Amino acid sequence: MLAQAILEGLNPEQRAAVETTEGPLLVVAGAGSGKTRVLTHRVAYLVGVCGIAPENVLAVTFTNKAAGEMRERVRKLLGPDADAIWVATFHATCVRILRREIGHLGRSRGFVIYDESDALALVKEALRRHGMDPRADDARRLRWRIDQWKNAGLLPAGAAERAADLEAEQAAEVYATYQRLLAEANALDFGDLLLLTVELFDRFPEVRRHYQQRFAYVLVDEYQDTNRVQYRLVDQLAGEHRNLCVVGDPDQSVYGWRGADIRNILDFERDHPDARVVVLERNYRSTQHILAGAGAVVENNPDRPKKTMLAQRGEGRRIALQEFLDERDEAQFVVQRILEGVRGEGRSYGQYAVFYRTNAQSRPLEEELLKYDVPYVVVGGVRFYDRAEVKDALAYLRLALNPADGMALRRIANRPARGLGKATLERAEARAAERDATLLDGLRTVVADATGRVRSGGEAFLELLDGLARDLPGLSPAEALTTVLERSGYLRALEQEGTPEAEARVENLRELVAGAEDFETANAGEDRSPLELFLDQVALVTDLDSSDLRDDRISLMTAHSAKGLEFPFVFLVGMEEGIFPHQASSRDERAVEEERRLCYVGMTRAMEGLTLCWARERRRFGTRTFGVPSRFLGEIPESTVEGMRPSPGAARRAFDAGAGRSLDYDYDQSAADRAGVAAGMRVRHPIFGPGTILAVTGAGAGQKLRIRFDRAGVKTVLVRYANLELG
DNA sequence: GCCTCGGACTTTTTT
DNA sequence: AGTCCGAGGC
Repeated sequence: MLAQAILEGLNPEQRAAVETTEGPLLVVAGAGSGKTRVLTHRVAYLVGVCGIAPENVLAVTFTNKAAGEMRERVRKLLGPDADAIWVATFHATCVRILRREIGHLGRSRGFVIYDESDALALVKEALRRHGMDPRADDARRLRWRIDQWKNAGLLPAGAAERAADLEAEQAAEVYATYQRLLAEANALDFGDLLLLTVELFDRFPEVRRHYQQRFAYVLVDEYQDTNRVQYRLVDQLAGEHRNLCVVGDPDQSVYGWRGADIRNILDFERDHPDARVVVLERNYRSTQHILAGAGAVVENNPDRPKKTMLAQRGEGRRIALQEFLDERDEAQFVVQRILEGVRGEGRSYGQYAVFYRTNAQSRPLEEELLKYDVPYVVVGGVRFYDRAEVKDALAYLRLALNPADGMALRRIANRPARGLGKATLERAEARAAERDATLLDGLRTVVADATGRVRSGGEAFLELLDGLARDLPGLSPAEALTTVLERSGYLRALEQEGTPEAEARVENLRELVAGAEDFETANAGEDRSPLELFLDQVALVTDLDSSDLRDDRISLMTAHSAKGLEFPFVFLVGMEEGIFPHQASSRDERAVEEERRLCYVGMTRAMEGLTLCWARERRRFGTRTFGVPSRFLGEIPESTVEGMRPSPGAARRAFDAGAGRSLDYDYDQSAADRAGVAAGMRVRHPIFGPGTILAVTGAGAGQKLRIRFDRAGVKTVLVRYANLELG
């Protein structure tokens, strides 16, 4: 009965993927092939038909949204039984394990999770401790490097071991300091959540065995996006029962920059010689032209395991390619088209989505949408929880639960202003360092020794903190927030400001409290308090997860954010060399391949209508730059495209012949066109040698190029004098 | 300690 | 064109 309900409506391959419960299984699930369906039905089948206890099943996803959706759908199939199944992101899974087990590693269970800005600030601090200049630029680069190390599974010792030169050795030393500072603050960054869990399982086999036995069935979604640490974690968790089902699509691997290793999925059969493989090639989402066009693009990647998606829907309309003068022109067209569809064809706004390569590209679209009063939502971008006032409020909560959290203390010591400025904090810092104590303890001694404003303001502040530490732990998240905002005088200070900005902040804080009220506290079997759970969730959640893609709004998002979603009508804007593929990727062939997969991901989100747009001119960094059509446009077969299209290899020929000519456009040639240069192109300078054009600015005699030279770094040169050779 | 100004830098993509 | 950060003045 239940078995029938669960297997009904699955095609033979999907059914095989659901019914093959024992042993390692790789499900190669092409775009739109019903991957989520397979995952949810498989979980339901395990519990509802095979009789596996819900707590013995672990399903790991990448986004909270995917986890939430999966839980929801499993619940529909299974009912309340579903609640005992662990369905969570990698990070949430690790937090849950670490909150229980981190004591084995000599760390406290009350750790906080540092976000990116906390982590960056801590890297700066680490640089300072090494007597190095904590320039924002260097700090960011090092932060990135540390993250890569963590993704690769390397602790400081491992990083030092592999250091090839003095510079890398130094970096590894700062990494070690960074880790020490994190430990002192009783904090973990994102990478630590995974890395420390793997370390825990490595060093404590009995702990590992406990979880291995518990999770008799492990499922992993988006396996093509796993990095080294995640690979090891999965390996550890599924190590005993080996009932491991991974689902993914090599063609949709788009997180290599974040340490994801596409080989994890490509080598699955090698790693598990007894693995069964199921390939889902039937696409239920897109019409034929769209699918064929997208497929042709991704086929340009070499070494790609052959996979051909079969459209199950009709031919549909062709892919539209559109050229524009600039980004405003482009935005106008997109909005007009959507308005026509809504007013003329009776469609809803929610049927439309616009994708772009970088978040900054949402701007002109938003302006145009606002002009016509069209409802829209920007997915991703600035997170709600990243707003200053929200972070301040949360910092109070964090500090109340974890007095060692130096970053939280630094954040709120003087917010609202109470006379505890930079100098006082520096003194506190010094005291803390010399007595090996927390920043808060350092501050206590400074305040005790002080007179005047620091003394009075400091004492009031310390009393406030002690009171919060005493009273908050028992409260609900919403009560705790309200208490903080009142007792600290934070809300009062904002209200007294009376500016529109301050009002907006007050509004955001209200929203935060309202969100906390809605926070689900159904946490049976959890050993975290509701407040702790709330803070964990806030640290791990993204806007992408909470944004409701409602039917009455257009969705704007990056191509990355679009992964896993589908829309009847999709616009991909900014299809220009240097933007998509992004200039940072255009030098490295592997990176271009990833961009190509990203393009494939974007295109395959479309069900019925797909329009790709490029603009000849675009404002970037506040100046106008000129562009040529993306190479990906030239890779879409003629037969799947309607109307105007740039000829294949337009970028190349524009380069050779002077841009514009070969494209046969009636367009007033700009200086950049005459020079035949555009962002993304390769040039040779008589002195600096070969390089890549980053941007073209200005016009006429004053026209300049910003070029990243392979050997000489980034320089700005005047076209008139530079004597550049192309190629 | 606080504020204002100027300059550098930004835009990859995110759990 | 914005934003962020540091220096310098009050």
